[in-house]
Amino acid sequence: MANRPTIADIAKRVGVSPGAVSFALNGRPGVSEQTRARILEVAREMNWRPHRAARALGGSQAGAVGLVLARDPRTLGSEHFYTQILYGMQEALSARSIAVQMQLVRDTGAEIALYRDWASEHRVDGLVLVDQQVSDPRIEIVRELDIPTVTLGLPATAGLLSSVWADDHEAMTTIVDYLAALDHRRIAHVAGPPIYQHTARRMQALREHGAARGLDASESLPTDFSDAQGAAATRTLLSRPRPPTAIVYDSDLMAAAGLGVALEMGVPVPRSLSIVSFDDSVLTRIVHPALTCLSRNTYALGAQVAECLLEVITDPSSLISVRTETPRLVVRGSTARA
Amino acid sequence: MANRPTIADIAKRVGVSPGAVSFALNGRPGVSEQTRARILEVAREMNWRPHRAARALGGSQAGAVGLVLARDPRTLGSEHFYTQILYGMQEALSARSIAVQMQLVRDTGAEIALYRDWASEHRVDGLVLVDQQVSDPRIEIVRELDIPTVTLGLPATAGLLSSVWADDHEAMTTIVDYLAALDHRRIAHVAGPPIYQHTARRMQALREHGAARGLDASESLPTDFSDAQGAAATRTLLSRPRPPTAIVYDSDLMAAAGLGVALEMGVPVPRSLSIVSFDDSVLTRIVHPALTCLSRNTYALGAQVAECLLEVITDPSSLISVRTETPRLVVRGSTARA
DNA sequence: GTGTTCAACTAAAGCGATATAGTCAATAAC
DNA sequence: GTTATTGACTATATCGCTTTAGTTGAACAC
Repeated sequence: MANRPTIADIAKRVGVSPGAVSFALNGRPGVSEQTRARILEVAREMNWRPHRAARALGGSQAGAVGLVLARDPRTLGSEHFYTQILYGMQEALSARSIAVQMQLVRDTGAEIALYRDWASEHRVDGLVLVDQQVSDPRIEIVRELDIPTVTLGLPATAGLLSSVWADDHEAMTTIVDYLAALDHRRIAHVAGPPIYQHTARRMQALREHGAARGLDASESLPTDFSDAQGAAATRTLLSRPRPPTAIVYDSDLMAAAGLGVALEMGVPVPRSLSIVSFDDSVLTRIVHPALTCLSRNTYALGAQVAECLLEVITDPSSLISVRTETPRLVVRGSTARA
Repeated sequence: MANRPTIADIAKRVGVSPGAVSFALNGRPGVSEQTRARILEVAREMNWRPHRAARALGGSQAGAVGLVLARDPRTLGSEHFYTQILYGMQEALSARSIAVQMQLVRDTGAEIALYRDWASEHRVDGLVLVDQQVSDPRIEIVRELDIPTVTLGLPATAGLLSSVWADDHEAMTTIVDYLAALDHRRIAHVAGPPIYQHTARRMQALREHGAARGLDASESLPTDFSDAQGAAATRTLLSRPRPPTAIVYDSDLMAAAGLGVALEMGVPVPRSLSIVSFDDSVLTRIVHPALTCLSRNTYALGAQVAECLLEVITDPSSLISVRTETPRLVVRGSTARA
């Protein structure tokens, strides 16, 4: 690869020591304003950029943060949500020329192994933990590895890790209230795997709030998030003697699959069945009828996570808990009066 | 972050010089087999991992390759294809503990700026160029920056860059032949933006092959790949006095959107209209009817790209051209006799 | 028995930045 | 007028690893 100018080259050209150049470029005292200006000018002229590795070696900042997604390659559906998060993070961090190291792995075991690798290779300055689990082995690991970390999706539990979170409980009650107002008395929930915190919270919210509002039925069926299991769960529900009049899906993919099953079984949507998705994406808009869903600015959420992580990296002792806006309900054609 | 063992620690423990340890760990001559074994053992025992930055600084290998996706954030649809590519690349490269630096940017300008940044920061050892354009400004840039690069999707043009490619021309003729065999005489093509090589080739293939087979009509309508424009193009086509009996879509998202439009307009699929998608994904399977599409092992393709890139990094003077298997046609419910 | 060759190391010089301890002149203080 | 106190620098060590140039002792040749 081509030779790039180094700090030494600039120093030579300006006629000062490399140290002075470093001071000037990093905006710290030790050089006169006049010299600083001259150095900055020459640096720009020579098109200088810091050598990441050199900076990392000296100052111990890798200039990258990590985001790992544990997914069975076959379940790899439309990862719209995390694509948006990633985009938001990258936009927020690229200004500081920090890269986001995103990696897909098979399972949590591989994810943990990767964190260990990254830590010992000093590849990242911080981590974002997503898909929070009820009993999450990763929390202990990142604390052991002593890497600044922010979790996404769950209030800072037990003062362990900083987090950016949304209130899944409130989100579910919003949906239930909306459906109840439409006179739905039998609401079902096609959930994700209950090992995930957000799934667990949604299930709990439905159970509690359903009981509180005196619904006739409010059941959650766990799945693995795949379209196949989403479809199967829907089939199960609609085959019951007293099928639900509304189904809430934990993901857009399962909701779309469920809609297909309903139509196939001759259950008109929204006339006989209302469908609500917990996620928004193109998918909810291209199916017919378009799906009522919870929507939020995922892009902004990614940026928020990035900001939060930066703070934690700057001050690792800090414990931040950012509550994000509760997703708002976007009503489309898939819901109607029971 | 916690203190990790260095080569010097290992050297001290084994009782040799750091240089010897480096030789042993990198499998190069200069140490006896006996000492090598001892060093490797101690290294494993101490759980040593190379410090990426140090290695990059000394040996000038960043241990990462880059993949940039230029997308309007709003057009960010189901990036299933590239998610799979990324997965394949990561699996192939993680064994050599090389990371894939994936980044989403707004447009080609930002993409080029990012390449410049990466080059001057020495962040990546190589690049994968995707979404080849007809007149591609990036090619000149990566050559100027002198970064080992592999392009995906187009035969190594003019001996400039190595590439892994699939034959889009043949893919289109496969589809046309299939549809012609079902007596379709009016085939339309909802294409992507014609600035992309693969779109241009598909359009050309349809035009030429359609003429050769004596079809009554074979037209391509360009779009921006969004579901909205895919839907609009479909509406245009179906509103014509003599609408096509088959539509080929350049993406699964547009195909799904097109299907929705057809059903909405009262055009039964596949009775009055056959639909074929150029991409496969969950999307083609959850809609009803499921879409006939071209399918390929994208995951393996990603691995192939990674292997190819490794070769180019090892020997930058080499010019490789790997032709991948032509996607095969998966027939589902969206196509039938005209 | 002297010289040559080779394997198996060690010593030390980078790589490009950062950070800390000095140096030196100019100014301020008493 | 001598001593502090700055400001503006320079010199140098350092980060962890790679790499090149020695160094040493043993094997071998003649």
